[in-house]
Amino acid sequence: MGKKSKVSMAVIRRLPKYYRYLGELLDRDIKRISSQQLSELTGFTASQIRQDLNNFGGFGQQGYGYNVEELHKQLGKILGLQKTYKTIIVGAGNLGQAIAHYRGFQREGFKMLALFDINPRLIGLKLWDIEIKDVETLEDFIKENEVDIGVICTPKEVSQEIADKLVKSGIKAIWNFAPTDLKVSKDVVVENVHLNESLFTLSYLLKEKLKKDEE
Amino acid sequence: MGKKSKVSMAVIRRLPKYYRYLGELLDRDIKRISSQQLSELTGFTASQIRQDLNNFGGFGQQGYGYNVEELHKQLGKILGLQKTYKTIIVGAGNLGQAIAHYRGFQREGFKMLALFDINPRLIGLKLWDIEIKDVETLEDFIKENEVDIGVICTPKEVSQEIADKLVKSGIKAIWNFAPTDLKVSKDVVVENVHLNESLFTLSYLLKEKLKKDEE
DNA sequence: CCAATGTGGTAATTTTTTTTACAAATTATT
DNA sequence: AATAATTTGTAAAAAAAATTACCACATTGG
Repeated sequence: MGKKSKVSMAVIRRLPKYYRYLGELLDRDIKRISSQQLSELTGFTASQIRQDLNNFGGFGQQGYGYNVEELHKQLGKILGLQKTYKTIIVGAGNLGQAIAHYRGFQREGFKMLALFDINPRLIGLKLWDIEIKDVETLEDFIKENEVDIGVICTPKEVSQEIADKLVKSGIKAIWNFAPTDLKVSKDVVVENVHLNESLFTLSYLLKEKLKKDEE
Repeated sequence: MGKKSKVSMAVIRRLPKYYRYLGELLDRDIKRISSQQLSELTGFTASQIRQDLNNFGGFGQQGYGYNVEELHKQLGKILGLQKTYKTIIVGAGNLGQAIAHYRGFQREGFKMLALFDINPRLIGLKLWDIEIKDVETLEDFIKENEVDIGVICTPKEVSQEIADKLVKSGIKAIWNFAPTDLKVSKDVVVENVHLNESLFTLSYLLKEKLKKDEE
């Protein structure tokens, strides 16, 4: 049925930050917050925050502000964090292991089922309670376990091949850490973490900063 | 002296991608490329690419396009990749180790000098030729070695404290992997890699995708 | 050497995003 | 209870970013 209008990517990428600050406020037992206060925390303007939130509904109340617990809950719902996602990681190097171990993801419902690697020395090892499996068994595992999300932590040379297997096995979301742009069918969502691009951006900003200092 | 006008962040964040694709073309021994072809590779429009590049100079030639080697070199220069950056990593867990090991960064001039950690079991270990040092020695090391970039791979609880030490010791660029917004003086540049925000964005997109499939 | 084609640079336009402004509703204060 | 102070939701305006359009120039092919 006709959704009103698509929310812009610019808005969507701000939501997780709101969610994070709301979570911190919740931990500190703060009950209410105004867009003005949220602006001071996040660095976005108060007006932008109000407009962003209004894309999804009127969660605030004039003269009062937003109820922290309620808004946090609503943002979680908007972000899809109320359900559990079955997640696997391909590539059990340091990066894959780092993600597997990170408690924050598990806490928000991303259940790490298994790691996959091609290295015989790693296959069979258990990290905490997550097993490293043979990448040969990847496709069967995804189908049997109805995996939702695949994380690619492999070298770039094999990342497309892995992506193809993930998609073929029915995965609908890929979190890609390889420095490539994956080609996938249009019904699969991909979120890239391109560390090289991030570092090069930092390099640019540092260079400009130093240049300005010279003047 | 007066720079013409500040280049927008939107443009800057596209540059590393251009640089990456140019590098691939260079490896494939392709000599020339038009904005149209680059558009097909990167997914940006040809016009946008031309406009982006023109912020920094006219690197192309009408009727010919861009010389791959030359443009790659120029982009490297714009991004500040022609020089070497002395880099340290604070937090020698899986993530810190992953970054320390990644050859791609070293190749572009980011020289990883050392890792720092608080864990006595890690201190003194050598990963390849990079030593894990006591975080107590962090500030002295930075001053003695004139470190350019600090990478924060610690838990969020100590990330601000580490950032303060980095800044105090003279570091001008921070690559932050902790899920926090660091407060630093205005003459320090910070680039965040907020993995939680990235994953939550993926979660949002997956949720929307599934919702649309139901309709 | 000439014409046809390809292509970058850039101005003009359109679209998107952000900011400003303010009415309506609520809470706090006296 | 009345008034003042907050604060949201949203319309309007402004700013930023992306697209379109086109000229000038270079290359290519005859």
